[in-house]
Amino acid sequence: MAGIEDVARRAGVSVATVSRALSGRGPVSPATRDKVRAMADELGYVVSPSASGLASGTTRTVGIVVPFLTSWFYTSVIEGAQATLLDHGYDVTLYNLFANGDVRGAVFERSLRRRRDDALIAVSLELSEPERALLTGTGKPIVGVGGPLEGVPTLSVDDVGVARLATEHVIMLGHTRIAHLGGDVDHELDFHVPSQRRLGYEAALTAAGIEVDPTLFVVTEFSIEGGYHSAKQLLGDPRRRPTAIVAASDEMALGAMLAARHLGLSVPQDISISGIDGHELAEFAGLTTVDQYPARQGAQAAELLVECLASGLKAVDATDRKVDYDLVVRGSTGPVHSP
Amino acid sequence: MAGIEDVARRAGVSVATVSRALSGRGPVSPATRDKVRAMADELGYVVSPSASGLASGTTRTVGIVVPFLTSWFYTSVIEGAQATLLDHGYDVTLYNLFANGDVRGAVFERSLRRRRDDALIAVSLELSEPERALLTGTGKPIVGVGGPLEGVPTLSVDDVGVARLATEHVIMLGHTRIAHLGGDVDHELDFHVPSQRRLGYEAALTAAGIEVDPTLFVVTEFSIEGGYHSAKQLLGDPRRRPTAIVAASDEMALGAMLAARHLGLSVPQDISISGIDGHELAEFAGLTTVDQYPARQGAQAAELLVECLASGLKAVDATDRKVDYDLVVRGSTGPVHSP
DNA sequence: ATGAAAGCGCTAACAT
DNA sequence: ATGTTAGCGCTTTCAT
Repeated sequence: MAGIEDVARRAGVSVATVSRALSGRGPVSPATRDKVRAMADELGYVVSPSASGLASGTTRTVGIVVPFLTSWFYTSVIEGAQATLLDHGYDVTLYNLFANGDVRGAVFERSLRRRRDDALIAVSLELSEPERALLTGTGKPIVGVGGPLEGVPTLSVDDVGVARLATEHVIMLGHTRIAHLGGDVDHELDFHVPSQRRLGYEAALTAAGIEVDPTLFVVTEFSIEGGYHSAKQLLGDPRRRPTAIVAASDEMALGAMLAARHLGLSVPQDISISGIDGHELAEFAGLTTVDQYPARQGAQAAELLVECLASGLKAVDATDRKVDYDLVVRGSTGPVHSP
Repeated sequence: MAGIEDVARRAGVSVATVSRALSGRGPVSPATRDKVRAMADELGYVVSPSASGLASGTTRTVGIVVPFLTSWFYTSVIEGAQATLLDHGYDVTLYNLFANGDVRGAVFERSLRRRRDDALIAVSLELSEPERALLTGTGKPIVGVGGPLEGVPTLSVDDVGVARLATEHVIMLGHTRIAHLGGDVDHELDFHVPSQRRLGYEAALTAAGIEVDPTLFVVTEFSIEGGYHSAKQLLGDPRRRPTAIVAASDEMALGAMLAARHLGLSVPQDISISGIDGHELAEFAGLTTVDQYPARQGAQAAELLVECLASGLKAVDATDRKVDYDLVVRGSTGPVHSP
């Protein structure tokens, strides 16, 4: 392995100059910079991340913490963040909490404590106080994505507004028996998202003068299976049957669409269904949804951190930034009492 | 930030002893080890990864390279690998090639060249010769998952056998008009997997004395949408219509099931459909599949590397190891000419 | 613009 | 079992 001294010798300059030439920090004449680069390439020299990190105190690495990986939202956020970070020369360390198992403690106490990274992106995490202290106490910048985090700058969608928009859309179509599939409030991973979305749903109903019927709200797991099972109960029961379902996520909505078809119901003739997220399958399935652009959220979080690191600031302003969302109307919703 | 010297002073020992006590390498009396640990905890001391890495030449980090993230197979492999790595105290650096875009070059030339990691797991990669040289030329262990890689130790499923098994299953059920949805051989990401699976499909037919009908093979994208579109063409054409479809992946098979339903066909009465992978939705959808346990493959790859690193070997034996697979029969396949 | 040299915070010989 | 010390390979003042 060629070291910086080899490059210096071959280029006929000092190691300091090589360091400056290669990192771009500090003044170097164009001529020597080119020569140094050429020699480095020739020798196949690459700076040692450990040595560089030790000397400079920066690792050019950003950590991304997720509750688990097998969910479209998380992987989209990661992809968005990573693309931006790569552009700026940062590598990504992935911390997976594996859905709150006993692994979670290990990740915080062992991995995250080491502070291998210059900054952190925490996706959809509900942190305990010691966990929060651990992450923020290091003095390194951190940004949360997917929900406000106490004391941490975050990027999040207006969950009330999103659900309200989806609900108002079906109200506009003439629906009044509108069901809502939402998350269990006690579910640790999804913190306040479910309850916020439920509030948005109820707000839309109330504003339209429609009474909130508790039998039309079903606690549902945030997955295709979850949506399927809840919708099947809801749609299979003649006494409860709604004309529209506003699901708190696209995965739930996709499951609900399946359930409707299995019951012989046509979408949207017999039942209108809408989701929230902007899932990659929504277009294929013809699902009306409120897109919250998760990849873009990841990219924004990364940009915030990169700017922060570039400017030498120790932390991003700890406020919650609301991100864009748009209603995308497709074939799964239609007027009530269609032909 | 407390350093190792602070701990040493507080514990009344030398820095070397602290290092030994905390890392577990080298002899330390139980008493002093406990005291050192207590002092370290008290001071909130954590070793600096950079310093430790520079001094020891090891980073306790393993890199995982994937073509992209938004696919169930890749995230499953990552989760499996990461769980095992975490157990052994390794963090994970994630390298995403973003499906062969121009980003790919940047990842190889910039990120991977730095060799931040002690070892590498390459998932489903078709490497160019310079890329392979880059990865293997560092003298650090590497393992491929999801397909044999020239000159690299790999873990892969017997793609011929897997497809053959799925095909034999429907042959056993009496089918003879059996279609195959497979990948485009020219598709860069999926290297030989599609062609191998096609070979397995054809081998099963031939062995059973069934003629291979080229109109029953459809080049299909490895996704739900892909399977949906191909199946719709296949099933909608009365001249071509098969009684069974063997898809090269579960995602394709799920799409095919949807297409069948949209055409008013019952599964498996009118059409039997099987997949390959063991996708999380297969059980929910009642899809017959050949499970190849991707998470377990990731875990095995991680174990191989951890052992290799622990034993001080520089590389894992460069052979291809075949992993387990099992036929999982569900409701999507049934006898031909059912009631 | 360039060079000399002092660390960065550890680990691993080696010595005791 | 523990201490001493020489690096690990860079970055970054501080001179020049």
